[in-house]
Amino acid sequence: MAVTINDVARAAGISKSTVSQYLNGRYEFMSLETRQRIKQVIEELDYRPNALARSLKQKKTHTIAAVVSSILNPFITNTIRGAEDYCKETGFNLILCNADDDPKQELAYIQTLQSKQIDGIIISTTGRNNEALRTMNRTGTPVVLFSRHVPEIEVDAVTVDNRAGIGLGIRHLMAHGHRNIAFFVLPYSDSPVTPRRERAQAFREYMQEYGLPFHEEWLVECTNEEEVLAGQLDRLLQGPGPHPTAVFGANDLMTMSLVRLLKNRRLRIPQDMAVLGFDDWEWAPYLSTPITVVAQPSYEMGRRATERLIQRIRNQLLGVPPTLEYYQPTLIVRRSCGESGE
Amino acid sequence: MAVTINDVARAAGISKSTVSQYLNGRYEFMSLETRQRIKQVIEELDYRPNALARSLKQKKTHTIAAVVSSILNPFITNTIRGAEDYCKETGFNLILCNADDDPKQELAYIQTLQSKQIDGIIISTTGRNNEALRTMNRTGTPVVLFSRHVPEIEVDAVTVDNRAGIGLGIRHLMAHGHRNIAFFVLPYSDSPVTPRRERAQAFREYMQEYGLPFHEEWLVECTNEEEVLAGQLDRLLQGPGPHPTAVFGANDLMTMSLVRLLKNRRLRIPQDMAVLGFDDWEWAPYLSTPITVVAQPSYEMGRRATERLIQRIRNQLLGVPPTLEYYQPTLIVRRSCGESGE
DNA sequence: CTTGATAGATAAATCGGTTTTGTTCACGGT
DNA sequence: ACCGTGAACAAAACCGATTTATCTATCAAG
Repeated sequence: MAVTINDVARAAGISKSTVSQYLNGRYEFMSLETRQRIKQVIEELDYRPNALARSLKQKKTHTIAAVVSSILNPFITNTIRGAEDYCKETGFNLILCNADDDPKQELAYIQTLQSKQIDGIIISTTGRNNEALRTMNRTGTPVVLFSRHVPEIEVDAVTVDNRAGIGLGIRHLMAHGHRNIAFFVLPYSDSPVTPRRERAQAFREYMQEYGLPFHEEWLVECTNEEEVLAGQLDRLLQGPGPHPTAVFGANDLMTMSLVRLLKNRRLRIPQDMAVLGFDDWEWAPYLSTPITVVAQPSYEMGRRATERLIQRIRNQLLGVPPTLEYYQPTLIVRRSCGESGE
Repeated sequence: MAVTINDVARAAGISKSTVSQYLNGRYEFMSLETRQRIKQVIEELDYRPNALARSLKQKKTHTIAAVVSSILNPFITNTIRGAEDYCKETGFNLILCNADDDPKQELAYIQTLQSKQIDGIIISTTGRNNEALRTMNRTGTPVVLFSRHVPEIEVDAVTVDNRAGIGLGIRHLMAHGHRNIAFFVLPYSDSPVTPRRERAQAFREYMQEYGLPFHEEWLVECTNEEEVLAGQLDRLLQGPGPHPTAVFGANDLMTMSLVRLLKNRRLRIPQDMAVLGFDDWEWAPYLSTPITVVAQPSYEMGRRATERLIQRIRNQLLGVPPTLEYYQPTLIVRRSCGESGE
């Protein structure tokens, strides 16, 4: 059906070896005449080389994949933009796979990608497929983790400095007179992945370091469903003794849910409750009260992860051991923590 | 390096043809004994078939692609979810390509996808690569358009009923006492793609049909940059004569920009200006005034486009001519058009 | 005892390229 | 006249699978 290299060779009255040389730009092996002849025939027949056949022989596909935890997550999509741009510049193809934070889906993708012989992957992993990732990396398909780091896998990783981010956030709240701060984080106790744990731990440490009141019950580990969150909030606000005047969400999803809950409860931000988020997201500025956040340089991180991956693929990092790279978060001051952010 | 079918055959003391039969589940051609032997060897060696080789011979990759105009667009990401789910159910692989509304990028993707021999694509096209899409479809790689339809290409398409959506919106505004309505739409005059044009045209027609005041200057065709939009709004609000009391955004991007602008101008929604949007987006409910919108059934549309594509791939639609399928939009009433939506 | 199925495999061709190795021929030097 | 050399191309092997044709026992039927 489709036109192949043989068709081209036949039409040009030449062997397919020569056509192949032409395709790969090795013009020194042919006369100017044949070169032009081939060019012409290719155009006439609208010939397009079959990448499968080529990759099969060459053992490289010039394609990498980004396996992401969720395409609905603004941090992730920005990260992808960085990856795309870097790929464009280096001539690699990028394919996107959305694992939806489901380890099974993730594993399925890892496997089909491998069988499709992609050259490498960047991944924000669930942390549940470490063995597969480790093997993949060891057997010659480089892996770079981004956003989430898993200590057990010895591969390159690009993350944000979570501790620093928490410190940044707490100092900002302190500067606005807040001392009673509650921290909301999605369940991490059974999660093999670092960010949540690191952020929670950093919160614990910084609160003590800065001499702020820390109660273990104010470090709330729960899902972000409305009812669950509502229950937790009620617990924090009822009874005697001091109540939190600020809530700090450990990631965008959690912060968004907190905002929604406060809105439903008719609690004003920041007068009744200050809100600080980790991760920036597109519409944080458009809410009734624009939300102040600790932001990650997501675009750069995606770019950098891809850069490292492609360096590995090109064997430019042969002696270099796997490295964990930290990016510094920044504070984006809007209005959810008090007035001076006007 | 990697283990191949030959390694398996050798280790099992058997020919590779038989191993291949095993891989394809044609067990009737071998004894139970060899079958178990092969199974064992495959596990021991951790053998994974090379999909490139397989696809090269079989001339199908069991992979389809979704080429999208922007992964930042909530409508699109929802659409992708639908596509993913349908693929999962039917055992197809889905790869995502983000063309970022750039015809060049789009064409680049179309071409590499073709050279990678994917089985088909669904696409929300820029409308600038019709020739490529037409050829692709004609030469055996089915194409299904979604969200945007291009009349010149004779392929299946799944879109929303734009006319109906505009009607829905205008009637809702009328019900809230609005008669002076301005419509904001991104530039479409030189765009080969239908939705913007259809929506603008429908607005024009419905306004007249319902006996509402229609001025061509109130159908604003402009980009959604802050300054541009501000200029247009000023134009509408100054001078004598009636001013619009409601703005209708032709898509999510435009509506979002309108909301931002009104917010910056300290115009209250809906008291000073009612807002109605086309396309729903995740955070429309969380704004200071939750925005009322005409929503498309995005998930279903993505699913349906994929279903049609896979039917074409499987040749189950041989006699059936390319069809344009319309989905009905729905009105999601929130608070931006007046009180009763409480 | 021959013939014909049949089960259980295998060898060889094939997919569409790339790469290695050969071949042919012209030409320059001696 | 002979050799060596390089330019220009071709033949063949190869990549890792699938598929088709072929082979070899074994056993039943005639």
